[in-house]
Amino acid sequence: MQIGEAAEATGVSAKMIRHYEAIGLIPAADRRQSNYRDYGTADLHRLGFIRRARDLGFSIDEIRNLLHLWADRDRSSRDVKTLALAHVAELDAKIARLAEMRATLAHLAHCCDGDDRPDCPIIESLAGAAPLRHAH
Amino acid sequence: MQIGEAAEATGVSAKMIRHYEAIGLIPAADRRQSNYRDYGTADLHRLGFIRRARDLGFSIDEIRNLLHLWADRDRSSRDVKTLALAHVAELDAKIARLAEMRATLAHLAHCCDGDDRPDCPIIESLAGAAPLRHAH
DNA sequence: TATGCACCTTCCCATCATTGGAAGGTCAAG
DNA sequence: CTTGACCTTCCAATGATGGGAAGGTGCATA
Repeated sequence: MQIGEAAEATGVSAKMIRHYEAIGLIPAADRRQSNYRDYGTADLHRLGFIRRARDLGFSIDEIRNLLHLWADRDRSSRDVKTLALAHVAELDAKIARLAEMRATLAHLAHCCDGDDRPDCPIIESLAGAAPLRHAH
Repeated sequence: MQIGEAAEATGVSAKMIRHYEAIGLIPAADRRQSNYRDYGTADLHRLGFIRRARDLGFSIDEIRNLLHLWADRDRSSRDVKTLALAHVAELDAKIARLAEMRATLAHLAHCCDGDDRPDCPIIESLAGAAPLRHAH
């Protein structure tokens, strides 16, 4: 199976497959005589694993760890859970930051008439006329 | 006021102030004889505006628009509100994506015993044994 | 067989906002 | 006059991905 088919099958673009190989996330693919990369079912499995991990927002380094844990039949589920919960915490932190921005901005927008007149609490707040505040 | 003091006063790093100048977000600063950049209160104001906008997650291009709107005394508050609400929508989209990742992963972690045994639904899910699913 | 087309290869560059660092100039205090 | 803190410009890296150029490969069809 050449790289385009592998990309199609796994949802990882050919570009990214080559990239993952370049950074050592996946082993160098076998090559045909033509120098084309050649993928087997084990490779597809690994790429699918990576795609699903990326869909969950894991970074490349976290995925590297997950791949090691996957390959290690003797790992404890505790190790995996620890990694997963750490990532949940990262996600929570990101969500909290975005939610705070969202709340502040929505509050400002709510206070803005949004009509033809120039007076606008959003701009005023950005201009520093008053501290950024939002309802808690 | 030289760049370090301006950075200190506005919470925008000296690196970023130079960068904002390079990309035309702010006008080129005045120079002293020493070729050091020299900032006045209007500049500090603008940098503070930019920092607050960035704290709300606005992109550089959005900030460029906001600066124009700020400078335009005849703008309608509608224009500002439109921009702000568009950004609220972007934030909501990001939050929704992260929240879905979070829910899926938290569900998997919840189903994982996290003990010494190797059996782990998190890894199994990533490995594609079962479709990623989470409680709605 | 030749030609065309779809695919592959490597390599370089761009994104976005930010940081780091090197090499060198300026300024004030000791 | 030296030291150290500041400034200058320029180049490079981050993380994950995409775009594209220049050239090789494989297969079907005129």
